[in-house]
Amino acid sequence: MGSRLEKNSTAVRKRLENHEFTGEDGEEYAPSAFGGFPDYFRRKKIKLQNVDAEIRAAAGDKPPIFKGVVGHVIGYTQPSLTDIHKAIVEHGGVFLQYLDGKTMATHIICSALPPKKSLEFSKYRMVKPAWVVDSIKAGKLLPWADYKVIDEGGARQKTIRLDGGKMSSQATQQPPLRYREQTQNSFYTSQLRSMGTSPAQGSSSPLVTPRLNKPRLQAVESIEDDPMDEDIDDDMMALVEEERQLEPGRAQEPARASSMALEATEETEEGPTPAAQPPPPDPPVAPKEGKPLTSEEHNALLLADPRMRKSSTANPEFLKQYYSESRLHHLSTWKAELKSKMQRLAAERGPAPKGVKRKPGLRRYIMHVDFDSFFCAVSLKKYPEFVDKPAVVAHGSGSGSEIASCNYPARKFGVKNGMWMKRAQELCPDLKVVGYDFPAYEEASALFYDAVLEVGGVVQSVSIDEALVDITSLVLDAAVSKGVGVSEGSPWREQEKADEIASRLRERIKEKTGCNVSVGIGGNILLAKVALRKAKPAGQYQIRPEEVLDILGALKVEDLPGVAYSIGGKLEEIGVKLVSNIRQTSKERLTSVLGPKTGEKLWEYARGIDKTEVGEQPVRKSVSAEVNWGIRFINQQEAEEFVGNLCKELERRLLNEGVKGKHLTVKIMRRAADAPLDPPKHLGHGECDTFNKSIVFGVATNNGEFIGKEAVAVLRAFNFSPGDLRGIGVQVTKLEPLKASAPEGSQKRLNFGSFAAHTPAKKQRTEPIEEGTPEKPKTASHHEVDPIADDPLTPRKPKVHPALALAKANEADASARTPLNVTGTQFIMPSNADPAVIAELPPDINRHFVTKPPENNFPDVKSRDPTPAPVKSRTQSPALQDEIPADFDPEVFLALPEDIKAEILASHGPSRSRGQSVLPQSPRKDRILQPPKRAPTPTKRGGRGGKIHSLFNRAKAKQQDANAGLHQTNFLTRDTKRAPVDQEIEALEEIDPTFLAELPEDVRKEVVADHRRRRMAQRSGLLAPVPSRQENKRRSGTGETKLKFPPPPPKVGLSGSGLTDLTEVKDMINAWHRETKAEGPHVDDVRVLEKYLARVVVEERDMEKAKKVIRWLEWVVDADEDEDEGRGKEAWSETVESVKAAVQAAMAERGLGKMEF
DNA sequence: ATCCTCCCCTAC
DNA sequence: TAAGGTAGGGGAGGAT
Ligand SMILES: Nc1ccn([C@H]2C[C@H](O)[C@@H](COP(=O)(O)OP(=O)(O)OP(=O)(O)O)O2)c(=O)n1
Ligand SMILES: [Mg+2]
Repeated sequence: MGSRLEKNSTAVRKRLENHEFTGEDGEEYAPSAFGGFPDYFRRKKIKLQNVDAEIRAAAGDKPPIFKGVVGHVIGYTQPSLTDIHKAIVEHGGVFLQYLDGKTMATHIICSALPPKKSLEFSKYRMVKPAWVVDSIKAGKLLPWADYKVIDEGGARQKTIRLDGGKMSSQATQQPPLRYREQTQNSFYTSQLRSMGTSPAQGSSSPLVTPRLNKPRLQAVESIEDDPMDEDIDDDMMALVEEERQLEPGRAQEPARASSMALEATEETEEGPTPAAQPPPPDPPVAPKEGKPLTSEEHNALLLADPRMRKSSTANPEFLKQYYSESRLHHLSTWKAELKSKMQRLAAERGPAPKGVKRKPGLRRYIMHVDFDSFFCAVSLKKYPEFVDKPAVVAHGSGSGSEIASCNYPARKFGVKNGMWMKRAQELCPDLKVVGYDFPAYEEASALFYDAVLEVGGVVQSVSIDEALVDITSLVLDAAVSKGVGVSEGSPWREQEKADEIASRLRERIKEKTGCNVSVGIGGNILLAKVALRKAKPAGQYQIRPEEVLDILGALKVEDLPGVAYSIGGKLEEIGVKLVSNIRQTSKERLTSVLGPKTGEKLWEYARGIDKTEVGEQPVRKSVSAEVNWGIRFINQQEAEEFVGNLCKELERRLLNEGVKGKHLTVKIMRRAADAPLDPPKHLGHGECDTFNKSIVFGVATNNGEFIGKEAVAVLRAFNFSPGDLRGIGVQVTKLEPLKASAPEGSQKRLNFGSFAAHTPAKKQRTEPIEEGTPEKPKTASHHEVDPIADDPLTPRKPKVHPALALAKANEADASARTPLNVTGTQFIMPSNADPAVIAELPPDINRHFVTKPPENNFPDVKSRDPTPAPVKSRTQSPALQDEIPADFDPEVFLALPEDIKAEILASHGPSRSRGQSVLPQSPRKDRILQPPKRAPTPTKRGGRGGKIHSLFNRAKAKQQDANAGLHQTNFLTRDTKRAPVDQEIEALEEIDPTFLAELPEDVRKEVVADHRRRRMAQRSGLLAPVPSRQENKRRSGTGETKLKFPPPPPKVGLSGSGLTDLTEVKDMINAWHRETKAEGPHVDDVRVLEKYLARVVVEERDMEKAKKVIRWLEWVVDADEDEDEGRGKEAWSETVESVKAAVQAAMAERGLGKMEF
């Protein structure tokens, strides 16, 4: 395994080397690039050493002033971290980029500190940057005390380590108390107080949570657990060893206790109180030496800087502020709004005509319209002087600032959207940076859509700056009006018309907005998009049928929509880099590597096929809110409070969408074990492990408070150190329309507003049954007044309590949310009567109810392990069942609140945390297989790096693929390759009645019978293990059947299908002809061949192949001169003509000219 | 087989 | 300094 792993790693590495990252600094998201932990650690170490060695070497003979000093910088400093680093190393010191728990720093350099009592940083040598500067200036090491950042208590600690020793002494559950005390007086706490937020009154709780004690070690530990030791190199082992030494005992006891205490508190309060008591941060037990700097302490230090505080979760206005500045948030919300708007417009317009109208199933004309460098173009309107210079839109010019949009001059340097400033500036030092102007983007977009809608086609919004327009009917109408029948097809005229429409639209938008848009035109969405690429910037391009294959073939696979890093990697592994390579790959291979859907989609894309219709927009299935930036907590309370706020936001969104849901998923990003406390990106999440956990409510809800409590419980169950949290998200699924617009018995209530879109008012009361919302009546009615009220995204609007939200009303006419309701088909009538009743209960009670376990209602408790495996969790009762501690009465146990259950479970039995179980499925991710050693969970995914696994087993997996293939019956059967016969079958299903009617009676019967028979065979074939056999079997079928034409198992396996395919078809023809040359071919067989060739032309788009087959057929027939058998020969000749005609028809269907034979 | 859950992946 | 959100498609694998 080792060698294979190595091999793969190498391959991945290689790929990465060539891969052009679009952004970041390569440190972060790049980890996926590493070939595994061993490699990862090795690289990290080497890298640091190299850097310092270089600095030292370049330093010349500077005095070793800092000899013996091990420095570390926290927060924003002047001079910068980089400069200080350099300065220290140059002068004989050692610099730590980050504290990783095993290294000690002698001095911590920072500009500011939190108020005295908050944390005992005084124990460290906290010095100002000036100490470094001045020491160098002085040519000697100045007393650090003169630069002490805080002047409180003496500094006795000589070293600082993260975690470490403290844990071992943790056994005593004393620390908690102390911790609490500190927390209470912390700067943050006082801040909260001053803001009126009730802080830690729970501090009285004697039980303190050690929740934050065992952070990073866990991850390390899990690594250690991995049975991959053999592959671990020495560095790795050494590291693990080291960590192990530090490994403290698990502090489960305290954890559980605290949790219970918290729970109790929670129940008593029930008020709008933010969250339960904050388990005070745990102060290090302060082992004599080497007091660890916990991540909470680190955060506190970091937040000492007021500016930091302002932009992180320490700011109570954080959510509102963050969302107002987040481009991605804006993008997402805009998109959702546009989707609603379009749906509404579509509904208003004509609900029916579409289906009928679009009969000419072939030839479509789709436009993809998109602004050129949207944000940048709009923002630059204020800076005309930069338009011709490389410019980007970003929040700042720091290294971690992300570029939302760059103009074309900047792109010439290789700058791309999404790239981090650091990289961009390396590529283009003269980059101009301009700020965002969200309102202006909205305005431009509004004008854009006005113009797009004016066109009159079917519109589908893709994003704020991008839309699809199906102008088929416009184009066809125009062509027809010019006197040519549609069916006749006058592609040329149509194409001209399409170009004209696009041209006019571009002009119009430019006029209205002053910005350029480009337009791509093609016969389907895929082609329109591909055309758009060629059109940019400020242009338009129409892909004509005859150039489709050439254009597509030359593209890299990543240029296809839906293919990016991961899928691109999988394809590269099978030697596919260009779209043309996909064409040379059998569909089986694609599906076995990528999955049935993805495989088929790409197979089609490669041939320019995309059947997706413009305008099809599915109903919303989830609502969520998450933040993965600026998350820096210094205690559990903050974290819980934040979760609460997030849930309020979620409530707002649910109301706005007019839905409620019964499934909640909490997503947590936690700093990875080996990740630095300060990631490369300012307040970014850095390298993280992510954990999801979901729970099911007994009944759908949209109550933020209720959801908040559940979410907090989940958070607690994870038992993460708050200081290590880097991202939090909450998502609700299993949605139901809020306004249960009369499920079944609606009729009776018609007297009321009747329709869904009526006034909300307190309808709830009236229809208790429908409103199975556990929210409090008061709240509910309130919300009902104007759900649309507050627009979470709109920057300017202060995010207030939902109550005040209504102020906002401007936004949308109630219709805004209508669409969703309307679309939300389902009228859920609680099948289980209870829910309705439950819904009436106050949240708290309801919660209990839900928590209890009528069955599957109780929230799941899965992470009983103090260190849940990252990402991957399983859920539900089953797991729970098995896991109920033996010494607990199941009933009692189940009745407990889920978080407590989690705690209990956590304290029982060997934690089953399997090591890093993140299993990358992507070949581009590290394929470290960290096989969960004893993965307690029998199931799970193989627990290994997906790729390796697949790659390795690929060969033998083939076997299994056979089975897999069978599963995907539907899919496979329609494969052109494997079975033209099947295609035929499929085709028959939609057999044209007219065609049937025209057949002679006997023939018709035969056709129908055969059709039926084949379907049967097809079906039964599914059960057969080996797909390939199906055809044979079928063919040899009953006498009634004529020859089955089982041509081209096209691209079979590895061989470049093409040839194999053709050869087989030829053989088939030979046999067919040989056996029936006397009486002539059976009409059915002829049809089969015709359909097959039609598909070759229309779908596979291999004109050469079609031509060759026909030529071959013709040759075979003509060559048959032996004895003039009249009838047979004549029939065969007719067959040739018939087949040719069929192919020509197919050509025409594609808008191509006649084929020359 | 099919459905369901829990992710991963992609797009803007 | 900086604002790394969010929804849907779909794959893997367990439950039914
Ligand atoms: N990683 C990204 C990608 C896009 N966007 C925003 C800014 C873009 O202006 C807008 C539209 O995205 P496009 O992909 O259409 O990119 P542009 O319009 O900037 O450039 P172009 O369409 O010319 O390629 O979305 C973003 O914030 N972050
Ligand atoms: Mg654009």
